[in-house]
Amino acid sequence: MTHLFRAARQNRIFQDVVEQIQEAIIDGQLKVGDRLPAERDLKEMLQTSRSTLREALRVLEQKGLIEIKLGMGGGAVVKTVSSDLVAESLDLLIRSHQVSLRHIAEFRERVEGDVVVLATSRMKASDARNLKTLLDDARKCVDRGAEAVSDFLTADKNIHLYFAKITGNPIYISILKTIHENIRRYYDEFLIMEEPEMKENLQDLENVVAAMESGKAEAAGDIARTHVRRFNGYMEMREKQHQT
Amino acid sequence: MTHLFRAARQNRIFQDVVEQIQEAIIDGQLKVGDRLPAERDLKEMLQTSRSTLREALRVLEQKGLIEIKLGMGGGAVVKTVSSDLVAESLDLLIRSHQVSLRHIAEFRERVEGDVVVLATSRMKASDARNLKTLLDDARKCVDRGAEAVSDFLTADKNIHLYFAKITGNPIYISILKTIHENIRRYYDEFLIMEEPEMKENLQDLENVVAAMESGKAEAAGDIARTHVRRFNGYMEMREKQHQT
DNA sequence: TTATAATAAATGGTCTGACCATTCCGAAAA
DNA sequence: TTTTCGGAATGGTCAGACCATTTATTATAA
Repeated sequence: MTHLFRAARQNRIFQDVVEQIQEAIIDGQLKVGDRLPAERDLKEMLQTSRSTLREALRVLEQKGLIEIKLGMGGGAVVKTVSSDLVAESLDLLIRSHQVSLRHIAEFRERVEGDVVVLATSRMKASDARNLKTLLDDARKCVDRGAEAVSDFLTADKNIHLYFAKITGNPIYISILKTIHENIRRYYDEFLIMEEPEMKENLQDLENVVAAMESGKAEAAGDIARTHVRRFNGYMEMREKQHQT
Repeated sequence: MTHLFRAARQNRIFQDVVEQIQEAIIDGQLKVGDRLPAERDLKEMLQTSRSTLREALRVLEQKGLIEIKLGMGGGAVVKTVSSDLVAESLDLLIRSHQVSLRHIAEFRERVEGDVVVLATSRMKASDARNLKTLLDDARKCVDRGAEAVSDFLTADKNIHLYFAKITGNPIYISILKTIHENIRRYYDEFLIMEEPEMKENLQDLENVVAAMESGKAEAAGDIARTHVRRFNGYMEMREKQHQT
């Protein structure tokens, strides 16, 4: 640990500290779960002041690279980088009106189609079984009627995320996770969904899985795209009603 | 339930400051270009210390919400929220998840296809003209032969990014930007490209643009996908040669 | 002996006040 | 008029102190 860091330089010292620690994490010199030295020790290694070091730690924390805990035995611990930061920054874009719901919808429609096409060629028997289970969960929600809309949406999300998981491509996994995290909070405001819509959506998902099982990748993708487009339609309808 | 509440860490004052300023920006009370009071004044308003305030400013700066300039007449200025942060966090994800080149390639192939399909339906006459210019740039590189490979790659990238721009969807713009930023660093190591390959790629791009101009969206998308797949092929070939 | 309470120690969070570095602007000098 | 220089505003850094939280240890009581 002693030789991990060199003395800080540059105009903005805290930035240099950020870079050093970030590189150490990305290069694997610091692994997930590793604990950084206490601030009072770290500032000595870096030959800087505690406040400067703390500004650097704030940046690293915001980047999602470390997590800081209080009290004895606490300190900065290297975190697993997750898609949370992507989700948060996307959320910022949305809320500052740089990205509209329509942009997300348009993107999602195509990505979900691509994911399903890819997943079809990589689906294993165990995946088919797991999808059956997830479909059952969704069906139970539909049976419970309109009061279970929220649970149905969660089930729907889980199915979509499972498609991404089947692809085995972490990019698709984190992007789909990000999308679903961000659209979820608009459901209450913009989404109309009663029993007929739930049934319609469930049918879509069953059709997608059926097509995937019989290896019809493009067909499955088309159904998935239609499914998402219909879903987006519910939101847009509500949006228009809102404007009148 | 997960989305209803956030962690209640009231004990961190700087976080409260971050939230206050962030809300002011998102709500429009602080507009782009507005300058925040000097740290020594702001700390009085917020009834906090300068170091705590500065930690909050570091977070806001990292979030891309403000920009801080030095010297007299400097200070924190509210910035336009851009997709840069999404790109940066995606970049972090890619680099720390150790996403393989193949994952990126697979994702890119489909995204570029989607982008071209979308762009076809939204292309204006001015876009067609600009694409011609960009194609000309690429053609000049090809004429200069193998020594201009690096410039050709830049021209190629500019064309792809322009496709994203035509879609008008900031998500596609930032994602494509991120991908191209990230694959560029593999070029030197893995890419084989001589004059024949450059010509082949240029021909691809010309075919894509031609199909776009005649409104054949799906055809254009297919060509784009093939183009990217061929490109990835060059890299994989080299990767295999490396392993032997 | 065991359970509980008090205590100590480690660590992050906050505060104060000082000084340094950069930038801009205006006044003085050429 | 142009150049130079100095002062003022502002962010960047520093040192040292104290507070708050958490954990481990020890003392005390059941």
